[in-house]
Amino acid sequence: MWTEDWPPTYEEARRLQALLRSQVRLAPLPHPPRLLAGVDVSYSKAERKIFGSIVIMNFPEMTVVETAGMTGEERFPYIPGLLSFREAPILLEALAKIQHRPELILVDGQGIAHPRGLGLASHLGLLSGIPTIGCAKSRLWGDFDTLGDQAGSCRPLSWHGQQLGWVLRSKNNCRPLFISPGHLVTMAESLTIVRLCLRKYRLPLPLREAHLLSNTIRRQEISPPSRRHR
DNA sequence: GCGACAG
DNA sequence: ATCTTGTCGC
Repeated sequence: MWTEDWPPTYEEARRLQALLRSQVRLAPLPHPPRLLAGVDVSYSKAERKIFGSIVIMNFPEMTVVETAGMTGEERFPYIPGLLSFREAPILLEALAKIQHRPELILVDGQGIAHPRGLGLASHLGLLSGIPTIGCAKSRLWGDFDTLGDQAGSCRPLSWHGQQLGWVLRSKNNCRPLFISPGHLVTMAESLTIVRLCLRKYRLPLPLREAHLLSNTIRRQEISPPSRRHR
């Protein structure tokens, strides 16, 4: 994957992020996407294993086209700001199992809304060469004004006057989503695409499906509670 | 030293 | 994120 001298030290990881951020490009999609992917990772605390998942869906119909899961060992701890070194490898392996080539990937984490401008979505975009959007369930970086309680309410997520993304109330009475472009998409497209992927749940469908899949994979592969069948 | 801190 | 069942509220 990322070859021999891996994992890197935390200092090396941060230096790599500072270097890679200059390669991130926020540019318009070449054309409206038809195939979109959602990716997520779950863990088994006891066995130190990680489960990556990817779900390919039609857009904007939002029907499942293909899915894949990948199991691996934990090789990097969770450290705020270094999530991609923990989750990107398993996600690239899951992506390699997919027959379809998604035109855009929705990622459970930040895009450029990151202390060094390189959240999981941006890093995965650079490594895969596929456009990515970060859609996190909580804030890592950036400021924003109080937003309304109604679904659809939205505010810019910024840092020192520079917009990094959006804070969007995707569902009434639910905590907002933190959306930011990852790579090869624009600020405006990031919000538009996520909105078009929303249905009756807090998370956009591709991410919800990927989340459910990674949990299913884990429960099916981990210490199967011995049961005598009859 | 204190608070913040994606998953 | 995980562990873990039911339960309260829109």
